[in-house]
Amino acid sequence: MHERERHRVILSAVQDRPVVTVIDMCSLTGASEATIRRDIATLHIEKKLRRIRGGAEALAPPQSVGLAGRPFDVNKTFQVAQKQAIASAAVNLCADGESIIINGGTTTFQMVHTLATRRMQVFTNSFPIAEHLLKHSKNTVTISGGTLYREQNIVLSPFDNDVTRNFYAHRMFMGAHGLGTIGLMEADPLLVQAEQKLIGQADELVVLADSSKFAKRSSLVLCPLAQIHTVITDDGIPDKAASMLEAAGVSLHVVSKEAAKSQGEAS
Amino acid sequence: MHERERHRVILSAVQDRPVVTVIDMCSLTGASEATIRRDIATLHIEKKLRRIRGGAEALAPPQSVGLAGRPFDVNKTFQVAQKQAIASAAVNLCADGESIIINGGTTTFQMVHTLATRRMQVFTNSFPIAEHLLKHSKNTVTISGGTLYREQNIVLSPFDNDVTRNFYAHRMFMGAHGLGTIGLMEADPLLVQAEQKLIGQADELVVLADSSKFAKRSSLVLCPLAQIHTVITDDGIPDKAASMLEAAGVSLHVVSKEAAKSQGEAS
DNA sequence: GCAATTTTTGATAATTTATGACTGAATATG
DNA sequence: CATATTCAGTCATAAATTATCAAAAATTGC
Repeated sequence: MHERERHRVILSAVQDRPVVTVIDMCSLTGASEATIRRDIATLHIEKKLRRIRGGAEALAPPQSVGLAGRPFDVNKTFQVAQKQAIASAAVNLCADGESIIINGGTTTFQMVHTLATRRMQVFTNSFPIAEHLLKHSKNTVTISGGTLYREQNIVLSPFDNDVTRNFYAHRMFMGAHGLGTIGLMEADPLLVQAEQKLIGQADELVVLADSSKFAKRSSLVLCPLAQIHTVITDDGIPDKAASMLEAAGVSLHVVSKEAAKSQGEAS
Repeated sequence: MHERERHRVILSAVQDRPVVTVIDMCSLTGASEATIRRDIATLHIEKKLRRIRGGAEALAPPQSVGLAGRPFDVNKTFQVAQKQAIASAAVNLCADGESIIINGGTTTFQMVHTLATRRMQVFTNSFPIAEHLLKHSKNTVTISGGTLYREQNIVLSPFDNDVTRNFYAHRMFMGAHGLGTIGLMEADPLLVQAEQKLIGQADELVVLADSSKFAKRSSLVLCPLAQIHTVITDDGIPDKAASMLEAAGVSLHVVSKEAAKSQGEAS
């Protein structure tokens, strides 16, 4: 077996399980211990894995103990102020007792803070949102069934889900990767799948999009503007984006940090 | 068991409850006290946990802020040693890559620690189990859809759930409130509902029941003994209970703390 | 095509490291 | 104050790693 082949086998084994011993890799590749050690040393220098006594382990997972997925977290710290203001405004559209659907995402996650003092019926496909509301609020929380995707932090099932089908809400809230004349755009195919299962289960579709989203494009179009009832954004929205939305019959809410604050107090 | 594996198990156990004793971790990992102490010292320096006399505790204990179900927590500290030994034995029935169903409960929850170093397909209706496995393991986690019940800490839906229907596993693990000649008994109607949705979705039904369960009765009978493939219990099981199970054709696994230790080594 | 050279590989011995048992000291518990 | 845990150190053993060298394979120059 050639060096590259071994490296591929080793990396795949490391991704596949918490720790892989040198002996494991020997029987896996048929090479001697010395060779495997040299391979591990090389791959360690190339930052493809971490060399540990007895074998090797994958690079990322053992970090972030107690935290939700990393890609989620790095995004969480980006433009938090706007996102919180927008999320607060979104929650303030609702009254206690109403039922809502919250699609997973970094912007919609910010809604949990304002929701903490509410008593609503919340349906979500986001594990972190469900977790937070369960622990820090008295809302009724319903989660969709399926497999938990660590990176996207959502629950997704290849099968039809009667829990989802039978939950009908006043409003559905979702974020977006981009928002343009074509409609609502998403970057991750997995998120598209998750969102399409939920759209249509609510009277109103409310999109939470900070102003940077109007500059972004992506290849996956989720739905046309006509299907959107309300867009909540911050005061950085370009004029032409605003007129585009109004032309499409979308109700536009613009929040500044001050506006968000007063709305929060009003609740 | 390798150092990193132990560390994973230890961290997983520490996240689970406020304090974990050295002895607990010994039986969980199969390592000696000296080794566990060294591990704790290492993890303490790495700021992964706090070293305390008798064991270790989590670093930033988000102590029951809004608490994820009080009855669950108080029960969690009751007879932990037996439950852990039983849960460990349960996980050791399985091999990596297999798919299993774990019904929510305090005994089955203990399986998460041994599962920390595994890579399996896990389906559960328990939010805490899903949460723990998602954060502290590389297992594929699938959760059933529905409303989250704070007291029982399970997910339950009044509707049929195709995610559940389409998940078929090698084994299903569940706890019990009581175990008698009539069969498997449960105290909470909600749990009965949850369990009945899962039974029949696996080749083998494995019941985890510490020996105190043989003395308990309750009004709700979940299934007859004949449906049970295996019972795992501790060495406090009365002789007549053992013969009752054998007469019903149930495979009986009895674990003592020492047995649990050797099983930990075997993995 | 062939020999010289470099690279890779596997085996071995020497070194380092991890582990578990043991002892006495320190600390908690009644 | 007595007793029982728990802890820190020491040591022997087992395991893993490194260093070294020779054989095998690949590469190069002619």
